[in-house]
Amino acid sequence: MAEKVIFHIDVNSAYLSWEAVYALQQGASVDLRDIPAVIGGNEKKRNGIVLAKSIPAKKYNIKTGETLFSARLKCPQLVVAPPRYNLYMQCSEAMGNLLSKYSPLIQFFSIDELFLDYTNMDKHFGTPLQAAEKIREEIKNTLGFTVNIGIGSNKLLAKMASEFEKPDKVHTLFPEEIPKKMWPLAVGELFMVGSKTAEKLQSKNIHSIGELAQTDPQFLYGFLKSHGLLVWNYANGKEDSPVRNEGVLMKGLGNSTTISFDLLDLEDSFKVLLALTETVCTRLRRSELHATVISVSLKNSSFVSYSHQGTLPHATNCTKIVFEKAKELFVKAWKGEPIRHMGIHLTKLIESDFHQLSLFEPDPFPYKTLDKAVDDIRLRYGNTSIVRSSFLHSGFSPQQGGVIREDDYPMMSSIL
DNA sequence: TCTGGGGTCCTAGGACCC
DNA sequence: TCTGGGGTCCTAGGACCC
Repeated sequence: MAEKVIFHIDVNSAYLSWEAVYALQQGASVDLRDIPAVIGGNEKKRNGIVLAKSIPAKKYNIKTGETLFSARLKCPQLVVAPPRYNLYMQCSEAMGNLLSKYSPLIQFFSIDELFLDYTNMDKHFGTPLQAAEKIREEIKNTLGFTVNIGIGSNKLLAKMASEFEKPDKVHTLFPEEIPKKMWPLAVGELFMVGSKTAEKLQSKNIHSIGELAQTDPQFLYGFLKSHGLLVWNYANGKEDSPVRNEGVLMKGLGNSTTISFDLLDLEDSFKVLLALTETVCTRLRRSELHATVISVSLKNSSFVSYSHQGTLPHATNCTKIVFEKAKELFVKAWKGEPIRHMGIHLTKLIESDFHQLSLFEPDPFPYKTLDKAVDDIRLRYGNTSIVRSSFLHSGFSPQQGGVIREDDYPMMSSIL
């Protein structure tokens, strides 16, 4: 069997680039990519963090994930723009559309990253390197943002290659190039080696990806279990999952939020819990799924997290049923201490078609009709058009977590 | 570093069954 | 009541990714 050729395409500073392109199209005079700028949450709120940064911002040692407060200390003239997820989804989709003519096999890995299978496509667009250069240029010229493209014989090598020098670059990482291009890198640079694993490896005197590759996998298994075998395979460039363009079935979904002040009592906690339940159940219904397991997670003011989960007798997507269970779980989990962060997650999902009504359960039909009516009204008139009365004058948002519905952003009209 | 929000997968321990 | 072993499911927590 011929060797596969996989591309990994990664948008450079995605949110910031997309924001910059949109601003320029709207007549802005400065390009956010040319000045110290970041995309981040609300700077006034305690939970605002840096989601994306420009290269000039990087020169001030500003890091993704740090607080806006701390970023501002490093660079007082920093420009902070709020995120606009709808815009980013449109940009991502435009890129997917452009790429679909290069290969029928495309798999989104996140909003700003995707894999493309270029195996046996040489006769259409040239060698892999030629095709990648062509794609890089076309995205830049028609969509206005730059990408890095990594080329390899599997998804892992392609992904590692796209991380090399940035921005606006094409790199290869074929098996014969591994010792020279990948092995000298610090072990923490390897995909799936995060801070905890890197720390454990370093404590065993394994510092580079090459050293990891040369280590006895059984030794790794001893202290990292199956994850040790995974990263050993990756360090040796071994990975063989296919590029799949069919969406995999969702395993679970959840919403969580950091509250701008600590929750102290049951009444306020239940309001936030209800708001999160509304959001997550709306998403569940939109996906035409039912959930069996509900999990409520809490984080106290010392950043200690804990959770409780429970199983429903029957899968549901009904806000009221989920909320009743969530309240029960919250009461079980809560240690009576101030709460900074709350989340609700739904798992063990089944498709709505398989849902069976039980003769012995309360008829969910009235709730179903109510949920559907509320969904429809909110879809048509906006999220705030219909609100539970307990939220009126409460100081709490009736929906929490998730992406707030926004207007469409008219841009790149020739593509969209 | 006063530390978001969306996911996936794995593991350990306990319950429960044969 | 104590002993054993294997299998599965559930739960809580932790690691990783973007």
